[in-house]
Amino acid sequence: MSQRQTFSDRHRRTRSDHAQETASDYVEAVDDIRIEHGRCRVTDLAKRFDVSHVTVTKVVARLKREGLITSEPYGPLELTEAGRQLAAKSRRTHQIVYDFLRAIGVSEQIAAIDTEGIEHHVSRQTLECFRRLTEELRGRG
Amino acid sequence: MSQRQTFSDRHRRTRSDHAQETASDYVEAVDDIRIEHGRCRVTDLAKRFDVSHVTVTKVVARLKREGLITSEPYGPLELTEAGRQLAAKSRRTHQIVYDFLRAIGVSEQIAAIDTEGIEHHVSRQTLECFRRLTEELRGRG
DNA sequence: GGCGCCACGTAGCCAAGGCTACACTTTATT
DNA sequence: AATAAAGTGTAGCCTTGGCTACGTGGCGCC
Repeated sequence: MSQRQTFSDRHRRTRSDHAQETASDYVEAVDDIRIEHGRCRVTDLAKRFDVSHVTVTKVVARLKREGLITSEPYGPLELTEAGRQLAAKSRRTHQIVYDFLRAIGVSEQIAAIDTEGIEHHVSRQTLECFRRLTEELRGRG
Repeated sequence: MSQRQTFSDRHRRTRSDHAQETASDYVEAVDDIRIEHGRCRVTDLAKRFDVSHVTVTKVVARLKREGLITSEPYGPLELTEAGRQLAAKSRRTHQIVYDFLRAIGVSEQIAAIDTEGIEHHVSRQTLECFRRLTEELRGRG
């Protein structure tokens, strides 16, 4: 195996899948907003992500095609079973990363920001290391 | 400050700037390849990132517009001063993140992959926490 | 010199995720 | 009920970063 091929492998995994990240962010937000407000509308997502409602409509259209979200015209957004599962998984990952950053001394605000960026890029193994270390550091006080 | 606005701030910073990530990856790669091979050509980048040479040409064209890279037709790619600085900064960040992941127990291969994904999303503060903890963990053996 | 191969450039296509402008539906207010 | 306001949809445009297909430049090897 050449060194060059190794590089390719790494980059292939990191550069792609932005669509998947967006999907995770969206279903997690839909879930959040439904818990907070009882229902989630396009505008709620537009406010949360600070984009136009048109952008939300487009992304939601894709997520409908992919079977994560359902909705009727002018109606609130609902998660499918697959959507709920993805949301739950995203939430768990998010929490582990956030708790970890806080445990190693990152401030609340910065941890919130960095978690958003990092959460989509940690493998299962790294996530497990994060969790273990979080407990360890908490144990030490 | 409303909770909603806080969410917007976070997401604005995390979702955008993929172009900036690409820029960092490219200048770092150009620097690497120049060190390894003496010069960097379009094809070298295409191999490293496992994309077509056309994609590289397009991205490089953008980076030229942005003043990070220069080259003459059919000639090798050169970094501008700004390009070299960005490459150096990217390399430092990359190293800190990689060393950190290794220090907390992530395997070489997984650390290499996750570093690629994480490095563009860690703030200065988090990076400093990473570095401190890396030293601490190494000190403990 | 000519041939072939590799590198590079260009044209033209695609999806994702941004936007504005405008039309329509739903809901709230008077 | 009528009107205003808020929410949603649609059309059409942009940039980034993917691609294939095809034409051109540069260089080594007969």
